Amino acid sequence: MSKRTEKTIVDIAEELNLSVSTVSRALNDHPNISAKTKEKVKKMARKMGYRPNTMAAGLRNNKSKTIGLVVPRISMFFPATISTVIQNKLQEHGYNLLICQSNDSYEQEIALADTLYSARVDALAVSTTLYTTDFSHFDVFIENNIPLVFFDRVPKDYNVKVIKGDDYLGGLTVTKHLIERGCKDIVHISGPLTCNLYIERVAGYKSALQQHKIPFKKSRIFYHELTRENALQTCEKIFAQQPYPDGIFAANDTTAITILEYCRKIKLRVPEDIKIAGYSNDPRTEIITPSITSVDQYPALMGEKVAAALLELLQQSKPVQQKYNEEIIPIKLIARASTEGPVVKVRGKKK
Amino acid sequence: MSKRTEKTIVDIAEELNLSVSTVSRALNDHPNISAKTKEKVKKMARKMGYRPNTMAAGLRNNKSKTIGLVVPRISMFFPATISTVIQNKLQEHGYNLLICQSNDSYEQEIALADTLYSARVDALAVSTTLYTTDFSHFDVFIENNIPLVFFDRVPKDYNVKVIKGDDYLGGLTVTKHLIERGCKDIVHISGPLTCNLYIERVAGYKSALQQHKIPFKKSRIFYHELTRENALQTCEKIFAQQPYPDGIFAANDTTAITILEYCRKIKLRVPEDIKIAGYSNDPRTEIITPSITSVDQYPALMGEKVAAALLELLQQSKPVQQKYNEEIIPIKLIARASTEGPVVKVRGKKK
DNA sequence: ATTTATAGTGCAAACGTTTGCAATTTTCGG
DNA sequence: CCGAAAATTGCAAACGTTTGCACTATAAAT
Repeated sequence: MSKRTEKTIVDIAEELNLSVSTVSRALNDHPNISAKTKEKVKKMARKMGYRPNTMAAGLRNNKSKTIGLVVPRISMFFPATISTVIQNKLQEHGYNLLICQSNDSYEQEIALADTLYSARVDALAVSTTLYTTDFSHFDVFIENNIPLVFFDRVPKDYNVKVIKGDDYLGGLTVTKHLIERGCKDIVHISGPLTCNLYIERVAGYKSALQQHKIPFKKSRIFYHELTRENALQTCEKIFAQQPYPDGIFAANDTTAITILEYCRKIKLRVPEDIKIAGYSNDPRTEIITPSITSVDQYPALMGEKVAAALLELLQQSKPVQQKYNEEIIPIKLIARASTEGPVVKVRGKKK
Repeated sequence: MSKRTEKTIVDIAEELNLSVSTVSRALNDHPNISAKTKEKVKKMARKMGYRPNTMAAGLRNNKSKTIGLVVPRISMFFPATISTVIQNKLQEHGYNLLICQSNDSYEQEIALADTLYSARVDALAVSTTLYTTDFSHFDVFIENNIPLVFFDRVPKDYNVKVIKGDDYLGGLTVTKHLIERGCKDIVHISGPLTCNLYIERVAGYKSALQQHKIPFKKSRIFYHELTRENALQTCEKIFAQQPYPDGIFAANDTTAITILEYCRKIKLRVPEDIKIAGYSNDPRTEIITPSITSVDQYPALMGEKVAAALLELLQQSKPVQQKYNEEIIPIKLIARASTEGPVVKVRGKKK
């Protein structure tokens, strides 16, 4: 009764008195098929409103023409930009992107790895949650030679392709910048140390202090998820007692912005009384007054590298045993009003 | 040679001396299977590292457990927020999301509709390009009873479910607000009229003028894609000659921000000399100085409605002929510093 | 013990493609 | 016009599931 409207290559074959194999090959531009037949078949396919069934083809070929992407959150500036670029690039090459968000939940990440494997994605790109330190849920991809690329938030000691920013250099550069602009007591607000980003930025921060012979104080560093709420709480702590710090290096921009607003509220002048720097070069940092110094991580470039890495792995005919292989995207300090001030000649190693 | 590591239900069946059908049913918790067998099968599946093949199941069932999403750009604030919500909601219900961006290209949109149909998505949600006025590339979804939902940028006279903001009311409200704050010569910067959003916002703008007996001047309205570059060009035109307008209603926030910066540059004071309002309540509008009046469109709510609509359509067992059916998400004026000023008693219809 | 209902399991076809190989047709040199 | 090579086309199996129907045990009723 219900008229089946879905046309298949079988229908085309019948209509033209050809075999299904010929039709299939004609549609795929197989060299063995004569130009005449190809024309005829394609025309009929168009006429009948034929749409290939990707699932059927995928089942047969064990290829889905689909790539998985797992990020903490697609609406945050940095991953959003990266995802955009990846998606456009892969779309160009005929791949679809299954974009999933872990919401920074380790359990969700595991579940997603599972679903994406079941969907038989041809490759997978991942930026992990803040708390992922065990990566075994991705083992199945490696075992089955499915291209796997990590970016931004990445594993250590896991045999995969990794594309990351230079977070150590970033932390170092920002902190040195603050020191050169006269800061002597710099607070660092970091994310949790389960994530490579923060480990490295903290390391950079410490190195900068050391290079300039500024003692590192444990009480001047805070670790928590970098949300607005947490930032406010930390502000309360920082400004509960004197002396106030004269510089704050926040490991993301939301935090930097929150601090700036807090300082405004308690009548601290930025940058005169206190200097503030963020990380990631979120568009808001440029627009706020005073504009906030931050670090450009070239998200578009990172997205392109990820896409390129995926495509390269995909076209390797022979499955090749992956080794840990990291590619580092440069960073660039974007100095803005929030850290302005006379450049100070600092003690310590010459720049 | 190459050890096949992919386990299938056939392997499980052999291992347990059961038939494939029993294994399949056991894994799917079919009522006819005894608890004992289910336990046994699931345990073995786990042990053997079995992963269901979604494509095979999809082929058999004609269901992919995948939903398509087409938006102009995933990195823009408004669609990004909506996508996030949709993705999370659908993920909860076991659906994957194929997110695609048209980049506001009509051709790309057509191509995407095609691919997503071929991927046999179980449903499709779309926010069209600025230039889509012919929607026939989506016909195939309707013909095959595949749930189809449009949101934000939506068609008219096309028999589908539509979820949209109240753009007429938005345009009206913003313009009235400007008038009440004393503006008498208001420029409107609109997107192209091929898109419902702008048609309606313009209509709202005109209504407000009319209600307050302010003559509408064609020269005070500009139409173009709302990018930063275009906004700058328009600024050049607007401020090329006196008299300057005393109010500007930009149909998006990027434009409003650009104008604000331009005014700053030419030493016009906002809001004293000129008032500015945007649209969409982009996070930047809150942060810039002066903060910019804008319109909250409740993107999270819209995302939820879209997801809910998709899920509802998906669980209708009987394919039901869709009719045009629109759901309107409210808007809310967020008045900020950029339009501050004494509230003026205006002529015309009482508020 | 015999019949009847019930619960559990198995058989085999089907979903729409692709592809190795076999079969057929065409082309063409001699 | 013959035969062989080259160019086309067709056959049938395979990909991994699900499911209608048939079948076999087991339990219950007589």
